Amino acid sequence: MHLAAWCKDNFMTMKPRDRTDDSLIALRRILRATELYARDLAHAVGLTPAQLRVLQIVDERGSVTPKALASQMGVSQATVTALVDKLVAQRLVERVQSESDRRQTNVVATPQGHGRLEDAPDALQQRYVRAFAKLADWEQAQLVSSLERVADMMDAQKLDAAPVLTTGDIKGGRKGSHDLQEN
Amino acid sequence: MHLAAWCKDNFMTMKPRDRTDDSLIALRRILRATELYARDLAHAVGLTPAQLRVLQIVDERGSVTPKALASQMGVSQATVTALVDKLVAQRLVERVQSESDRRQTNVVATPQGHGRLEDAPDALQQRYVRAFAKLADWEQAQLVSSLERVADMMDAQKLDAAPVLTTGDIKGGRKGSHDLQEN
DNA sequence: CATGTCTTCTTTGGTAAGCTAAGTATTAGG
DNA sequence: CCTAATACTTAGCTTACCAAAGAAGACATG
Repeated sequence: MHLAAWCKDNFMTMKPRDRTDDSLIALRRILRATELYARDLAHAVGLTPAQLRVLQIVDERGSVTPKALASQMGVSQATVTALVDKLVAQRLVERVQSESDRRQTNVVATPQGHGRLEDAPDALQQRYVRAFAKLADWEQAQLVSSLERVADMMDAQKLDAAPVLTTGDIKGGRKGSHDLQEN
Repeated sequence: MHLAAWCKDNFMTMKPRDRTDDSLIALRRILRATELYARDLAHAVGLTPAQLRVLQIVDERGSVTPKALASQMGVSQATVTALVDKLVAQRLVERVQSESDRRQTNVVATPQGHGRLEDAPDALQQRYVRAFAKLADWEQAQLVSSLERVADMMDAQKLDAAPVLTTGDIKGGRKGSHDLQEN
């Protein structure tokens, strides 16, 4: 491409395509970093990533039903049962029957479960938080607003996208296993 | 919390702690949306998320060794072997021996593999892209810069974080399985 | 009270992803 | 030629996940 053309594209018309790519690349880097960290972190705590997520949610909310866990995590109840089993085996959480509705089970963290999280609070966050704290006030504000905007764009998508994507039925016979998570 | 106190915290002192939390929440929402989409998308293409990632990388780079795939994806070579096997079984990629070094295998996409990607280009991106394109010019610029900043904060972290996290050795005898990915 | 229907959770049986450890070739260096 | 390193695969195991089928409480309605 000629230099003149390049200048025109970048300074005059400024195609948004380029920016879109940039944003996607940055997003992928974030995703990737988070994913890799989640593995290391969970390993450091002596749990698997999925188990850790359960423990975090349970600890944060005090008491959760498997149903709620499943919908918050976007997995099936059967999966939650399996994960909770593992945590129960390690005495990190307990199941207690609900008294109002005895079909329900409440999952609660034991003192040990709580302690486990204290020992190694989310390392990725710890480190990210440190960098974030160093930023100037206006930068933090801008970052938050940008991130929320991106999150909104994706969440909003989900609503009208789900039905569309679910037409993936055509090659595999699945029926929207994510329908649950509209709280 | 009393209303007065709330006002004080939010309008007067404006603790950065709140902002950090907000940014983390937004980040989690992004992560979550992406994860759920990856599943739906892969399913729509008739592949699993991991298989799709392999196919995408192979298609994008034309020809990749399992070693490179493993390091780019952050998984072990054995895992790559298994994933490539699946794709080979579906005739979406092929293995070809390298001529310069016959220990190496190059993975390349078949026309069908390439076609499969054309059929369903990244749906999450498609949708996100559409929303992104609707934004005003300055908003796009700000978003990109914010995302890149976050990505930088996380990537930079990785370098000095890895050794720290690897002390998770204390409970399980692992030796940095991610050491590979510094290209 | 009985009966049928929901809901909530667990069980079962199966697939995929991921790891480590132990091969098999192939190249590179004495 | 022999040894060491590299690149990949195989084998065996664990975890995550799902769908389908069960079990048991909740609830409405006859």
